[in-house]
Amino acid sequence: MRLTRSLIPTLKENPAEAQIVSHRLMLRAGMIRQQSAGIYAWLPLGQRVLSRIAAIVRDEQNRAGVQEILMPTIQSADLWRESGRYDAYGPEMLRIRDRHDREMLYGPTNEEMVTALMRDNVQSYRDLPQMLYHVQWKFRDEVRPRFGVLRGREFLMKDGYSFDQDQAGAVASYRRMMLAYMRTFRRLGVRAIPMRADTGPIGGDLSHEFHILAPTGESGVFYDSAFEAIDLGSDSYSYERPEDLDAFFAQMTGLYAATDEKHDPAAWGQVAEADRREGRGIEVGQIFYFGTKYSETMGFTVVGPDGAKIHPEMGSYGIGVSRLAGAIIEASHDQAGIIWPDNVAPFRAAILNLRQGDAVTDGLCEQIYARLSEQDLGDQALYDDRPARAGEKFADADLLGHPWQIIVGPRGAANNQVELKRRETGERSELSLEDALVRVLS
RNA sequence: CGGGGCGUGGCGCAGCCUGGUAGCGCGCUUGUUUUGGGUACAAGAGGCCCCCGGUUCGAGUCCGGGCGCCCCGACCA
Repeated sequence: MRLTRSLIPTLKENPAEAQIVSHRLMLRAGMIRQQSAGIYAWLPLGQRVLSRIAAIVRDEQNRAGVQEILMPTIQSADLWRESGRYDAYGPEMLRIRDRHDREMLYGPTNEEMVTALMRDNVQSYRDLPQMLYHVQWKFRDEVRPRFGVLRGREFLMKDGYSFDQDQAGAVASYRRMMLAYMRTFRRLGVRAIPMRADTGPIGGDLSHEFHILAPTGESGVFYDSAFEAIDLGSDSYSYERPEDLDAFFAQMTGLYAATDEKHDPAAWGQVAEADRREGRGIEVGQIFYFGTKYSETMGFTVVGPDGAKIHPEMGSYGIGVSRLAGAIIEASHDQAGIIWPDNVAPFRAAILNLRQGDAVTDGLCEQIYARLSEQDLGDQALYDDRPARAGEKFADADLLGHPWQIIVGPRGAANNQVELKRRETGERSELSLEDALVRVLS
């Protein structure tokens, strides 16, 4: 993409309403614009990040054998009356009426709908287990939205649901999802730690929250420093071997990790003092096992092996996709701006033409841009072709946080040399065009 | 939902107390200049001063009522 053809409205100054760093940077980098309290439009840069996060989430769900579907945002109140949650949910639920005065709602989650789908289409234990997910916008009418996309009212979420014929199967599904989650967060370039959690309004008795460590996190967290050393979501585990899932689960839950709500001072005391870590975390995912809560209230049964009807055991699994965009920035930024992990960066590299209009730098930049955009990377390079000063281009590139900056100035360009800067480390090196491309593409 | 604050060009703000032609910085446009970390100079464009009503010869400013947004707390993926 050429910057002169892009809607990337960067801001030099901090908007007054943004208090925390991810909110400020998302506004300044032109990723989002607020439309109402807690409701945001995603501009091209933000949308790219959202897409890249969602793509990784989808890929890991698919790898884990979860099937993607797409359920609507608008749901019928009657569906929620079946589970009893229409009255239980409270003012967080956005309730609306259609032209026939039918009661509808903008879904805050989809347990009821997915249970109804299964109920209407699955009759036998032979059809289980099943795991389904979708990536869809949700709405929760928070009393006080804040922190930009970290605490919005409208948010993009991956929510998944598992259906098993017995509890052992449900626990296996739960462990499978825990592995999928750890792999997902690892690929997103963040370190998330699974913490024992309260089950909240969804109910049940087995639940973990996944927290990214960041000083601005909403919860206090306590964890064993061993989490910092192990390979979270290691590829050595296989979904195909139940013993692997058990071993993985044992590794994740064998170490102490809890949010302040679930903190257990006695157990904490068992952790060696040198290994105790306290900090703050941003919740980016949560997994629940909740048994037959919905299959019972909503009358979902299948015929079991002995001919008797059984209520499937269920679990649900969420990842906050839009929240992750903010959370990753909270965990990865510096004074100058965002530092995108390679896998979620909206553009892999920026090409900075320090003297737009100069035949030599223009030519070299076009050559690099053609290579990166048309051949090797697809649309993954942002060419700063504005007739602007060098300082402005440097500042914007740092703000937007591209992993690589390919800096083309008149000095080096004459010798086919460019400067390659790694955003994360600030490391710069003078290289030939070909060597620079090799490093960006590696 | 309790407490506090703010709505004035795209962004950040002053002006309001004490009513009298709407200002500053950044950004934007044009020209010159500069040319490796937001250059300098000059000339411009751009504002229903959140909305409605009232007071007044006259309201951004005073009064009443709405609406929106932010912050602290409680709450929350």
